[in-house]
Amino acid sequence: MAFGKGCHLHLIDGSAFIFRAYHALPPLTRKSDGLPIGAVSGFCNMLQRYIDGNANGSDAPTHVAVIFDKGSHTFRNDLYDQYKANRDEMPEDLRPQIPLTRRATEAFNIACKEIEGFEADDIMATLACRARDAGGRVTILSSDKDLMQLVGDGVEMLDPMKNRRIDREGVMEKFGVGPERVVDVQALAGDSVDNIPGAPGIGIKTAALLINEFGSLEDLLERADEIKQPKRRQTLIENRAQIELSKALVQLDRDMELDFTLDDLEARDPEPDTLLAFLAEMEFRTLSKRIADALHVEPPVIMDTDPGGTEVEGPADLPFAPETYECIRDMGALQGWIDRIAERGYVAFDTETTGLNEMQADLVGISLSVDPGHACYIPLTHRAGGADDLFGSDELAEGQLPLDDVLAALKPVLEDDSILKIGQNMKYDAKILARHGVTIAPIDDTMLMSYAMNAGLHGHGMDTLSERYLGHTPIPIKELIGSGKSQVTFDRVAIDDATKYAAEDADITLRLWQRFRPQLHQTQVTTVYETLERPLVPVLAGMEMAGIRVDREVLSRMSNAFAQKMAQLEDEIHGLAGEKFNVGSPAQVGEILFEKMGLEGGKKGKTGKYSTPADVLEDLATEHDLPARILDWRQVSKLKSTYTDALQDHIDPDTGRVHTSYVQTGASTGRLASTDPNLQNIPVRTEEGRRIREAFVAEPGKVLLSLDYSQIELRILAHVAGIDALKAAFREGQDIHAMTASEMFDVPMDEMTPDIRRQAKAINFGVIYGISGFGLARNLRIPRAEAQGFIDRYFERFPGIRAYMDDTVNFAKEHGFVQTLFGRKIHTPEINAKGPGAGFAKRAAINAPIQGTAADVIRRAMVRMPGAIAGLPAKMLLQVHDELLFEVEEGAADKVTRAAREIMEGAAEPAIKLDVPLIVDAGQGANWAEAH
DNA sequence: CTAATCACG
DNA sequence: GACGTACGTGATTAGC
Repeated sequence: MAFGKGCHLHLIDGSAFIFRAYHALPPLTRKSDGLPIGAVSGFCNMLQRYIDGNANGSDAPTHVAVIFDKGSHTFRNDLYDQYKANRDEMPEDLRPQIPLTRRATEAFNIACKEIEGFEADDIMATLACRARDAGGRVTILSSDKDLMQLVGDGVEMLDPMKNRRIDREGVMEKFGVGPERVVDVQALAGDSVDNIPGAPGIGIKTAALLINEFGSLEDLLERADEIKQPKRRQTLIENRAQIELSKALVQLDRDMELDFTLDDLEARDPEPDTLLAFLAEMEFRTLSKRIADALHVEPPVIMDTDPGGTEVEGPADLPFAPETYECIRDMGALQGWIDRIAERGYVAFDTETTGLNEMQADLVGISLSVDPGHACYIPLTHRAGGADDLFGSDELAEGQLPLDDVLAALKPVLEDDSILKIGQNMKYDAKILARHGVTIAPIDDTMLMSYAMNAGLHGHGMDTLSERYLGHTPIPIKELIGSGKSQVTFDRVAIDDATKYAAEDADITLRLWQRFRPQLHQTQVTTVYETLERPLVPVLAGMEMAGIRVDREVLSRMSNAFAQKMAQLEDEIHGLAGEKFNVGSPAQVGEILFEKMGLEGGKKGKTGKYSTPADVLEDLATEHDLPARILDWRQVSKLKSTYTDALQDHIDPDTGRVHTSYVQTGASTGRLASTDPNLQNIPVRTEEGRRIREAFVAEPGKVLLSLDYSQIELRILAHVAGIDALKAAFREGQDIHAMTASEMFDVPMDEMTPDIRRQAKAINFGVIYGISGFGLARNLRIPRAEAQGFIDRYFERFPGIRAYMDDTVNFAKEHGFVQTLFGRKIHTPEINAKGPGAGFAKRAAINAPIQGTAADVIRRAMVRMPGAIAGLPAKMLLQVHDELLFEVEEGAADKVTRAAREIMEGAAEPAIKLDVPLIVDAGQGANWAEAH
């Protein structure tokens, strides 16, 4: 039937349906594989309800279409780059459901239309106008006010949720003008949701008033000088361009070119087979049954499969059979694997190398797996002569494919956007491959999946995961390369043995991935994994490969000076003690101090030895010289051995720089850990120690740039605990410790003394750590009762803090974990234990959301940073929990500071809008001491 | 291999 | 009422 008089077109706003469905339902997943499916389920239910309610009624439509947005960039973005710029990113678990909603629409046999680069609103506008011109009626199923400009002359809107019709009167009620003037009002009022600027200070009410007075926006702008109110007049004159731009943005395109006609949208009944097959595929049991009943057919049988579970027989329970792993020795076999990988779209991948230092280690072989129990190893640079061969040989072993040929063949796979590369600790493999010119992407990482789901419960190394989740102990690497002095590198391992070991790793990784993938959704950490873990891998790899330049001469000079000073102190100490002993032995120091000299305060540890930590020695140092000298010696010794000596050994001979490794899964709270060397604990608190930072230098012509969050944890505490006084202080840029002191001790701000402030500062930090009277007393060296008094007063003054602590501990007791603002879970398995462990767990539970949220914030900044500084001559080098260090060409330092600061200060958004500002302090200089 | 100590946030 | 406590890390050394 050709569309014309008497016809009735229904236009369904598909995107609105999807978002309603998504937000209305809990995050359901498909049971068989964990695919997120909640929005699709809700969408189908809404379509079904629509059909039940409308399609067969007395006012049934003759034509129906569901219209979707397509592409994120439309002509409106060309007009205005900030259009919809403040929209949250699409939730990660919604993204894969979008194509499924198209398929759902088609399964219901309803026309499904979208046009690249256009919003659904424009398509609906064009269709509505054409239908009206053809003499038909139109109902738009949406509550979007942007569509209200289309109402009138046979076009109505219907809010499908409230089942409320919106006609001319409805539009008048909402906008104060008729549909034909809606865009004029919108242009003036603007729209924060779509980021339409409009005229500042003018809302819908005022806009309608003005339009009604002047007749149209054009007349209003033309005769703006006639507006009586001076402020309003000025606003309209000054913002004319912006208002005109706004109108262009809200005006829907009613005359789009379409590749279909109204006639193509004729209403059709669903094909039962097609529809039920789709519903069965989605595993919608209830909906399948309801629709099957309505269509008077048998509901489909939906298998109750659960391959991720342990009870069900499935791939995960296949035995491991190392002898069946394939060793790839010719290009034909390799091509067979590549074909299978391309067909599947994913592959578990692992590299074997000659060492743990990715900057130095050489690639020895590669293993792959696409099916559980089935894996291969591609030996590349194994040496002739086995591990037992004392002489070894630098000759390559026979029967290996040339490294370059294999990499050339695998490079397209490893860089293919549509092939997922799955690894365990992929940062390592990514760095090895980067040295061969391969940028591996996209990736999944079983180590990070485990971390996102189970931080705080157990480690995330392959051996732990395999034993825990696959019930299988992998072949220990020691069986191949030995340990200690007789350890050899992997290229000395016989290829047959290497195949069993290496291919097993790929097999295990694939099995872990198959198990973890659905669990990620089930445990609701998909967003954490997708936004805070996975995208950080290439960022950290880049920082580690960049390294930081360290001046060996500076360190060497300091080492010599320290050695002299240590010898001098040692003489003094031995003289004071009256005998020679090892100053570096706490046990011997304890003997001398507490037995020979008979000093008070000697406490023995669980090994029966005296303990001589710095705070005990500090107390003794007020009375005696010996403990004071021992403290001096310890400080110098620490600086020398850990820093000026050890750091020199970490300077890479090829780059002249120090390349740390970040452990992404090291800290349960979400913080990073830095190893080999640890560059997150370079001294700064003492003048002497801080000089070590002078050895961390920029290349000639460049500067080091340090940006650090100011008081980020206290700010987060103020936000999560909802402490208005703290929030206000941060908003006003006050000295937070002084403010706390003023509140607690009733001291006016202008009479604040450094000592009172110091005590308040200790309390503020104590709060973050899960304060106790004992701990505060020890820290401030005051009687315990007095410390407890401080804490009582603090809680009295800020009752929200105690409530936060109680709530957090109760949450942990109930759920076994706590969460950061961004959804990271930190498990607290000891929280319900009794005994001293409970106290630890309790304080850890209080601290974890605060420390963890701060960690999430800087992670978000780091993930966005490469994009923000792209094109600038700058590199991000280091992260020290609340600080990022960059190396920048001198002339660009200020520009990079601005760009990086903007990213860091806005890092919580759009996911979280904090009630307090995040403030970033910046510094620059030729070395780290100057920059910090 | 573990405990003690101390560097950082 | 007593107990034992600040939160999160990594590197080095001594001493078994």
